[in-house]
Amino acid sequence: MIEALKRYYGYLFEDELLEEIEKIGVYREVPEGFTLIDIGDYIKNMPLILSGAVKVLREDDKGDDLILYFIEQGDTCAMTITCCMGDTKSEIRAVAETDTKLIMIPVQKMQEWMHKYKSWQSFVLQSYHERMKELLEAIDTIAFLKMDERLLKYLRDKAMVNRDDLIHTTHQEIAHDLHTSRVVVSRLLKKLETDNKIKLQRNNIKIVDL
Amino acid sequence: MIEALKRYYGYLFEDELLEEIEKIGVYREVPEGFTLIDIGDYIKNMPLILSGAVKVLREDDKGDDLILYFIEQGDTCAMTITCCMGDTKSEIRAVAETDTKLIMIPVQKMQEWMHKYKSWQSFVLQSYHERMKELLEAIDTIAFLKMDERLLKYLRDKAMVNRDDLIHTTHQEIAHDLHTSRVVVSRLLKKLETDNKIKLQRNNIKIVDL
DNA sequence: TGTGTTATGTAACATTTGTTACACAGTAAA
DNA sequence: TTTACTGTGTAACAAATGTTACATAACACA
Repeated sequence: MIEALKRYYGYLFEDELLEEIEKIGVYREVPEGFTLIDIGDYIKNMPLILSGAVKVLREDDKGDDLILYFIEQGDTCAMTITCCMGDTKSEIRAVAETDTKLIMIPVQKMQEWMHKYKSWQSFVLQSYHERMKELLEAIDTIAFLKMDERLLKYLRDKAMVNRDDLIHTTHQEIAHDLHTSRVVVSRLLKKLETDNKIKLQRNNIKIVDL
Repeated sequence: MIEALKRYYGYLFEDELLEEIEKIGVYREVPEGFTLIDIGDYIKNMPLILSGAVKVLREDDKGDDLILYFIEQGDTCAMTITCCMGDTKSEIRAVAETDTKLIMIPVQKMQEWMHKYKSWQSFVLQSYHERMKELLEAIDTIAFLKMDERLLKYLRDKAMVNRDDLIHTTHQEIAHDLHTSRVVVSRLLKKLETDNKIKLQRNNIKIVDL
């Protein structure tokens, strides 16, 4: 038994299902920055995250990104469920935020288990629920917050999933994720530093006021 | 058999389920402007829309609204499923856009049918999928479009669900739905009129270029 | 050590959106 | 008709965000 599987999913699934997952699922490790799912991909597998974190992005018609949310261990990507069910293309991009370990479950099994295991059905529905809430939170963030607040929230979320208040990134990277320009990010970061919320160094941002 | 039930859901559900829906569901008519679900409500029923349209709104911390999308006949509100499952409060507000006819299904039945009828399970999952896509489209609109484009899209969507290119509303109403100010709406509407996309009269907006 | 590359800081300006204030038009009811 | 109310138009200004341009700092490595 993969130890992490037991740890993060053991309380959700009965032993029989855990064994099936281990037997049938494909274990995989991907490095930071790896694109797990891209927009337009047909999804044949559903990922269960064992460790690490993944950021989920939406793309505009010019090919520029916007972050929706991060997912972590114990999570799955409800979007993939959606796509598997409907046999449609992915609407989102999923990129490893850190080095990430996961188990891939083939679609057919996913469907089969919906009927076979009540705990799996609950998990899938629960995942939908969680993701729906995440999407609503993303909407709140985009629609109701100003850019400086969005930036701070982004940094805090990033610190959270990385379990490190020293964030390794560039202003350009942040600008991509927030769908704005590098200059705007630099300007607001400077303001946050002046307000003693963060400390800036090249390639690094330290969150002071977490 | 309620005629509309057969018409909009007949191709989805087997006869046995349709009969159960008719026997157990509560038929209801609500007038335009009626709040079907409010934020914080505990949901005990899931609505199936037979005719009319409903607008789904999100609220900011000051109590101001933002429209997410419209739903129509043949649709249900996936948010309610979410809430029923998790026994949590509603995250959204649902207001009748026009006079609306619907059937309310009690939560218990909803759960029961998930196991009993495959077509119901598919419908619920399909609804999740649809709503997820609507939420993503809402995000695209809010994040990627400028206010004038959002306004035009809003007017077109409204004309669509009302099946009428003459929209009966006020600038203030629109401002609420788009989470901006009346002055901004008036300004942009004037611009759209100048560009021959719409015609303005008091309490009415005629869409020219649909 | 010098050189090219990437990252950051910042000014100056443009555009978009939000706010305040007020005039006036259309409607309903006294 | 007068009056009060609601809805619309618009100016003037404020704030937020986006863009262009350029200087300099930090680093990578030949």
